[in-house]
Amino acid sequence: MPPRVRIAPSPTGAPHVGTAYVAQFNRAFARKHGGAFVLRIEDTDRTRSTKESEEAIYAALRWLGLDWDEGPDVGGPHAPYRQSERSEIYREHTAALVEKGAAYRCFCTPERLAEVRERQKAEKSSFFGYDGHCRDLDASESARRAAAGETHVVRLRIPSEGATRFEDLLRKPIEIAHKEMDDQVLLKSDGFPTYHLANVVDDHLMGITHVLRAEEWIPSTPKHLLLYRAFGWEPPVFCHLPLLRNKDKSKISKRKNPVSLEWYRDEGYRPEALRNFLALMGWSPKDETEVFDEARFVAEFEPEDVKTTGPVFDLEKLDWLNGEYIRAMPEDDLANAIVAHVGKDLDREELARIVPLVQERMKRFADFESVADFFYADEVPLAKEEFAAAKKMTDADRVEALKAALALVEAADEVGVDLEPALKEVATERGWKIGPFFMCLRIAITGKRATPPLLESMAVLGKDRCVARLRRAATFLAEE
RNA sequence: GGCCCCUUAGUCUAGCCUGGUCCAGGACACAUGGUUCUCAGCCAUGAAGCACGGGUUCGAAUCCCGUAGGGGCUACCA
Repeated sequence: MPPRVRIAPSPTGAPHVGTAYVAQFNRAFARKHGGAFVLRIEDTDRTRSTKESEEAIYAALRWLGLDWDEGPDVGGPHAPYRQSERSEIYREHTAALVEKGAAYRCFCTPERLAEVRERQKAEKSSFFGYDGHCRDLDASESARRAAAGETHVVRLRIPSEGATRFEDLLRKPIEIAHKEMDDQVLLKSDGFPTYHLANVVDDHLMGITHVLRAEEWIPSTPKHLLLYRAFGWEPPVFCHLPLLRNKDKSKISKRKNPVSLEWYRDEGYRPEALRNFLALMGWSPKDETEVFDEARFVAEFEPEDVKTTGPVFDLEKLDWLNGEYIRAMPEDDLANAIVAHVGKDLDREELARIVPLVQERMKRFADFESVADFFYADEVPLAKEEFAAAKKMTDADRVEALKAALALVEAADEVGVDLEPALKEVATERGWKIGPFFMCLRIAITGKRATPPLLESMAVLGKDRCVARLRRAATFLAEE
């Protein structure tokens, strides 16, 4: 039977890198085995869920290339895939549980719950959680109060004795004693289900065979198992993936890391690079290749090969990987990507000449701005201190150097690498080192010390702009 | 506090299941050198690790126990 897997993001904020991380593993597993990858929107938190966030999740995952086979926007045999549209299903299932006695109504007020929590804290109790106040309410009285419209939630009745044990694809069997669990709320007072209920009901109804989700869910998995049992359903296989971490090893968060997929898109990361990087978090191909494509990932990935240690999200390595991908791009593709990133149309002919000069100098598309800015500037910023980088030359030398170069450029039909021998000759004649001499010109032409090769850059700029910049710099340096 | 998960260099990892071929391999970052008009790229070289303590064994990164450290959960959030 081909596997059916899913991701179940909550539309409560910017599309999260952790969602993409888990999505990619799920999707690869489904693709490899000819199964289905389902996207389900868990919008049962009515106060935090937004339509915008939901749309942003679709857009971000599609940008990354993580498309799904079934979902709210594409439909599928188990629609609807948006939990807010499945309320009736959850209500019916909850009623069945109450009927069986596996769940019960709880009429406790939020205030009472808060008090209980306070008391447990004050008593330094080893148990924190619901105290079971409504657990043994008479069934007919419970039904009467509910019928009278009294506000209540429905809680799962956890057995008081014993423990629930489960197998995780990646770990030794995990067992949690029932006395450590409290009676989890299944249906909130607003009639919407909690994650636990909706998740179990939907996974079952949607035929999910394998649950690959983040390890933060381990502690509540026994509750989910108890639910499967109460319904009389066969539970799926569980595989708890490691949590992405900040540098300090805490769970990845937006305070300590860029976490929104939109940031990565806007910064100019290639989707392939980000996915490659994410795949490397906890997993690696057998031969330890670092750079690989989706086909290879899908062909080799098995969930049981994922490492359980939470990997620290290292932007520096992502930058390196993205640079690798950028360098591997055909120049036309890179030009298109740059135009898309800049958001306005650039002179294509000129851009085609700039691309080879900047390609190996960019780690993100956003770098284009800082690497290629001088090609687009009307005037380049000049500062006396910058010219100090033309070492072992006096200001008078520098002015002279600029003038000499100016004369050569003016005399030439075209500026470009052809000028190199003549320029070197000038430098040698005057007793200037080649390095400092070129540095002096570089700063005049680009305003910076670190740039693409000078003569190639000048060729792109053309004679007129080079003349203007050299002349301006000479004047600038000459005046005190 | 309680419960649960995790532990190979600064970071990502291979090796661990089936102990010896590992005086632990690869990658990022870092350092040095080379190429060179700067930067980048590329090439070469280098520094850096099996958390700790016991045990089992002829032999342990690999098996067992303990300790320490980190993390997660502990909501009518997911």
